[in-house]
Amino acid sequence: MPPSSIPEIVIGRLPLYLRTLSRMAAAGKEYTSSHELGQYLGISSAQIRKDLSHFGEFGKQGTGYNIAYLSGQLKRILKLESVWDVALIGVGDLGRAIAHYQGFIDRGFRVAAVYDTDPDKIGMKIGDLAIEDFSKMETDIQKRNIRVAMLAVPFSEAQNVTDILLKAGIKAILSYAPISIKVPSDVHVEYIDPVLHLQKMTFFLDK
Amino acid sequence: MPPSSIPEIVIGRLPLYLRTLSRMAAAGKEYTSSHELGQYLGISSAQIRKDLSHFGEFGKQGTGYNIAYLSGQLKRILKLESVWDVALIGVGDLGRAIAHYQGFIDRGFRVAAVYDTDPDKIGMKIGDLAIEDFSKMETDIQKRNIRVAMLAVPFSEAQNVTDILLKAGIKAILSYAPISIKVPSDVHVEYIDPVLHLQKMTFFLDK
DNA sequence: TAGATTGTTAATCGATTAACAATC
DNA sequence: TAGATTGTTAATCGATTAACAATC
Repeated sequence: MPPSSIPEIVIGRLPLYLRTLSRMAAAGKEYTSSHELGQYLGISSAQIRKDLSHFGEFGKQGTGYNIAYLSGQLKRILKLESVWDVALIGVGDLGRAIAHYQGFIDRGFRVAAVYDTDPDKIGMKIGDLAIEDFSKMETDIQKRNIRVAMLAVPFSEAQNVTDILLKAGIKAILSYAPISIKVPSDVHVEYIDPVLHLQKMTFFLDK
Repeated sequence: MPPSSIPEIVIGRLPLYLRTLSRMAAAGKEYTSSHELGQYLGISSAQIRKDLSHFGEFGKQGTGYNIAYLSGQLKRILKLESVWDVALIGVGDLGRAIAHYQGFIDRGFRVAAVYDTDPDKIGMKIGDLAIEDFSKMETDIQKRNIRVAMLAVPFSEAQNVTDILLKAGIKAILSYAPISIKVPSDVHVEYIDPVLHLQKMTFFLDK
């Protein structure tokens, strides 16, 4: 079954299931059901069962899902069994926060290289990584075979930096720049723009 | 036409249209079309016209949309004609980055108050705001009639803090904590969890 | 005028849900 | 066994798209 036959919206929910299962495991639970998971996430139990059914049969009638087992299967499906090296570009306030964030490693990612153009920043330490010269990024990423990048540069630089990331062989970009970037169809892009979320909510508020 | 009759997925795209129109205006463009907007965003022109048609008629046959006019209308629809005060809770690395972010004000938001529980941080300045004592948050938010909050606390605190925000009258929460929070149905919540985006993309990558 | 583009309708497409036999 | 819950089918629901008359 080729990945492309599975709706992208389903793929998007798997990490949410995994996150919830991890919380349950941390709370000492051993089993859960599609109903309980759905309650927790505000999703129907039928949807959860249907989503999972794209990948196999992971539960047991009567008892539901073994949390450890289902977590393991989701990690396998999402290719999270080993840790992905991620390149971070841009060390402003946001880049610094991302570099310091402790929540990546347990969930399959590691900031493995940090780049900036500012000569004052190059060489500075951030955690135990040295900030590296942006001009070395392309060859460096290529050499280290890094495939995932996070973009925390000003929006005016986003497309330029992206073009270099593409030449370096990056195949997945999480961009914090509030602009659409152009990439070939085999490269995946996700966006984070907090203002879009805020503006969506104000629609529903009384002025 | 009550807001509730408009699909939420449509509301979610309006801020994206607005952002794109702002970029076009900044580039000196005066008119655009549903086709051009769609090209830029990777959305069909029909979808854009349909989305807008929920709210009125903003274009002209033959010439398309006046960018300034449509931007103004979208701002009105999204209630962005004046600036919303936002409370920020949690001044770790992420909270600090959010407090320093310069991209809010032009798009309708202003970090108006910052709270933390750490006695060492209370009183410290962050930009031109003093970090305030979390214990004063509830009455303070109530008094100032703040309705929007951003949550940048550890996930273990997220629900506790949320419960206090609800008592203070907060109606919209943008949470950076990687956990589902429980709120009454008249309160809106949006989430930002970068790891969910990364995990979605690795599904499509070769290991 | 001729060309371009809107707003809207109807058709299509895809996602969600309800229901239930199977079975732990 | 009786109760619970799965995986799956078919029905429903909702969103997207194609097409086009209207008109700038």
